[in-house]
Amino acid sequence: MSNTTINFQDRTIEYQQLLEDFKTLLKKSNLKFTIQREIILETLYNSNEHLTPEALHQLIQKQHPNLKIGIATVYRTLALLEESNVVTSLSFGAQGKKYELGAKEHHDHLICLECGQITEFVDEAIEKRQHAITHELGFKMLDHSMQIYGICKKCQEKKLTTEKEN
Amino acid sequence: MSNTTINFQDRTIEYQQLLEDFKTLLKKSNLKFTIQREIILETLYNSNEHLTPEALHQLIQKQHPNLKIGIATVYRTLALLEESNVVTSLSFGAQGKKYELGAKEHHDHLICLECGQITEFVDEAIEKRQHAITHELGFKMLDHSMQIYGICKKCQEKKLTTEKEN
DNA sequence: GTCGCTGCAAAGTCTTTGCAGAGAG
DNA sequence: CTCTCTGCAAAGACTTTGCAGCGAC
Repeated sequence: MSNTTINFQDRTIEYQQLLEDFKTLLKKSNLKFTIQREIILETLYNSNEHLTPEALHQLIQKQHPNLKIGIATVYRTLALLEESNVVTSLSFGAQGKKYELGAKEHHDHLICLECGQITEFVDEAIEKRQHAITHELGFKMLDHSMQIYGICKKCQEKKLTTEKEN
Repeated sequence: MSNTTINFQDRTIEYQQLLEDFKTLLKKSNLKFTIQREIILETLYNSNEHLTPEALHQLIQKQHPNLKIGIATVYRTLALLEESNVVTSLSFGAQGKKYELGAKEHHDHLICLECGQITEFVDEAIEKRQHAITHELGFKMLDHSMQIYGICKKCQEKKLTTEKEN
């Protein structure tokens, strides 16, 4: 089995394209393109992270101190973006949802329980098996999500160092 | 690729065993074995479903109308059981967590977005790929979860019928 | 101008916590 | 007996909603 089927961190679309698509989408539903919606999308795009609504709101406040964007607007916009499949939400063990742009190539998540870092990957063999399984059951697959939880390399090394110190 | 590697609904342990393990676990941490904890575990075992704390609480009230078990106790016990890896929680798109006994063989989930039904499955090929991926990154896998969302066979058929009627 | 959008604050959910009495060991 | 658990109600966290004024088109 070759490793070439695994791709990490594959970003495939450009912001301008995303923005245009978003505008088209809004127009189609008779919705308005507001500065708040633009900033939320842009911030989500620039932050290559998985953000909670709260974190996204704080980030926006930091980057645009003169603008006042309410947390309610963040929630409303994220709901809109999720409905439109522009972003995807990821639910975690503890509490809260995290959002990420969903327009990139579909991918799964490796989550470090120590430092919270999330690594994305795509694996063809897994995707194929998913299709095989759903096909066998006559199940129509619309989406899927996979998370692997554990300890990343860095944190393992950090632990070793700490143990030696003691 | 053979289909024999897929196993659906594999239940592997008995309640008596589970109960003994739970008692041992409690003793080890100087915790007490109470009727509430027993009923919560038992109800979770007998219900072969994925339950929210709320649903579990209601089910207990229905099955044991003379007992008064507070919702707070359900939350506290589920947290305890999750910490001890007796149950696993599953987070959903919308809101809330669902719990299931985690002592069965590890499995993934097929979730119907139409009727909410959850089917469990295990696929060796996917498990192998997961190991391969984490190994390549030096990531220590502790757990993983996979959900496939879509429309189950029954609901697809139901939809077709409804469309014909109109 | 119209009608959707926003910020604010208030209202909902869902979950956790403090406390005094009950009960397991 | 001791010390943890429990139920209750109150507090908290997170999210949604109502509303009046604002702003995109």
